[in-house]
Amino acid sequence: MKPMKISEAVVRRLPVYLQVLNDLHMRDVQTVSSQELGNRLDLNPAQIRKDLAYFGDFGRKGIGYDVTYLIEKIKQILKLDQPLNVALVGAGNLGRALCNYNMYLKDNMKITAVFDVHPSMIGTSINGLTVLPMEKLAETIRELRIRIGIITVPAVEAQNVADQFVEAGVDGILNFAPTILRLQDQVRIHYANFTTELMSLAYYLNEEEENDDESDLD
Amino acid sequence: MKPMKISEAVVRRLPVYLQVLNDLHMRDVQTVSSQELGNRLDLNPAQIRKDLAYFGDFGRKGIGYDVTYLIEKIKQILKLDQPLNVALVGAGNLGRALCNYNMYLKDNMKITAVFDVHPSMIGTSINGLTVLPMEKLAETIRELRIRIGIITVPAVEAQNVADQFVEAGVDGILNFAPTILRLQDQVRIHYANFTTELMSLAYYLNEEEENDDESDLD
DNA sequence: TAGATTGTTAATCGATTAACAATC
DNA sequence: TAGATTGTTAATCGATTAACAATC
Repeated sequence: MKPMKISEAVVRRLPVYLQVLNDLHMRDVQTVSSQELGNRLDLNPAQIRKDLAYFGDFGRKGIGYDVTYLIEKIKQILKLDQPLNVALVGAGNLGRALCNYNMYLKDNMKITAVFDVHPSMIGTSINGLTVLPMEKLAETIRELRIRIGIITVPAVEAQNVADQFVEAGVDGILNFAPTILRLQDQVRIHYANFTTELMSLAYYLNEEEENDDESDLD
Repeated sequence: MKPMKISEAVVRRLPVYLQVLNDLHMRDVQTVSSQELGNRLDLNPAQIRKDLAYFGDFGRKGIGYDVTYLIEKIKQILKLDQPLNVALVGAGNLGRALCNYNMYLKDNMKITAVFDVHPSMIGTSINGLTVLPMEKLAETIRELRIRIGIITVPAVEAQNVADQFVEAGVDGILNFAPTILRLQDQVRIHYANFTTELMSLAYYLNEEEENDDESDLD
């Protein structure tokens, strides 16, 4: 393995490639070219070839990429060929939705523990998992070798939960709360914020509206 | 207004700035420097100044940025100073979670209509909204001047829902389903995919694991 | 004033795209 | 073979960062 530093942009595209490849696989497509992948994803074929070439020679000149093989390879790169246990704190609406999403996570990723602070929540069952009290967090994370923590609590509690996750030895956090977390650098944080996403989408819409403004008909 | 093209990276950072600024505002902080914002967000201060300067001279030399004023300005840029109506299709777990999230959306963005295909869902109430049948989609979107559609249906139905949204005149889509949509270019699509996010996070975790393996230096 | 900090230009860095030899 | 398509190098494009005059 070359010790090359892969840019974040490349890493973020890999799961998207996987998504399309899984779709092609379902349709019994055997082989796909970078051209075809580029069409589907609105990406430059050269970029796709380059992204993949960082990790190995997965294609065949004159032929393209074998769909099944490439799926396997990308899964290896993302280490989805081994189980990845995930914990979630915050069994509210969003938390429960993500737990039930588990079906999609056939890729060895699995939410294996759910926690909440509210006594009324504790002991209830979500998609086969029993909601545990926060006191059990550290212990459970160690026992189940959980490596990623998902935060679906209100903004004010997010930092506190993140600290507890780090303390318990998690090394990645996916934060759905609208808060910027302050943590040691060695813990990787990804943000998944609905509001942020909508806001940037709104920016583009409203550019269009400026065109409409003049023709005020009623 | 200069007709300058703003890069997507810049636009995506604006809501994040807003998030920090709102937090500072809550804490009664009057003024903030690009330095301070950079600290909080792990961004280069020059980048923040440059981002903001695309849209106007919001700061004061020697002083910094007035928090309240900058919040107002960024909201204007994102056009959050006017109401933005949003529709959601798919009143499952995730859809309901997002509807209830509405509290966070004090920024003039609001889910104002919810739809579902399942007869058992139709007529039920979510956060004050009555779930409507798909037949009502086009009509409702026009009447309420809805500009953004959120998709929270299973993967296989996503393309169909997207087509209906576009047909009804929506000009932006936020897709939570794990599917790449094919639409006309004039409609802007953002993806918010839980699984994709987890996968890219997983990539980085596992790099760390490889580092732990070898404790030898030369 | 003196120190701080912006807005902006110039320098650097990195990512995307084009082009093409290798080869299936 | 002839056409197709990769992997990769070189060219281009764009984004980030450094530096500093302007000025509060």
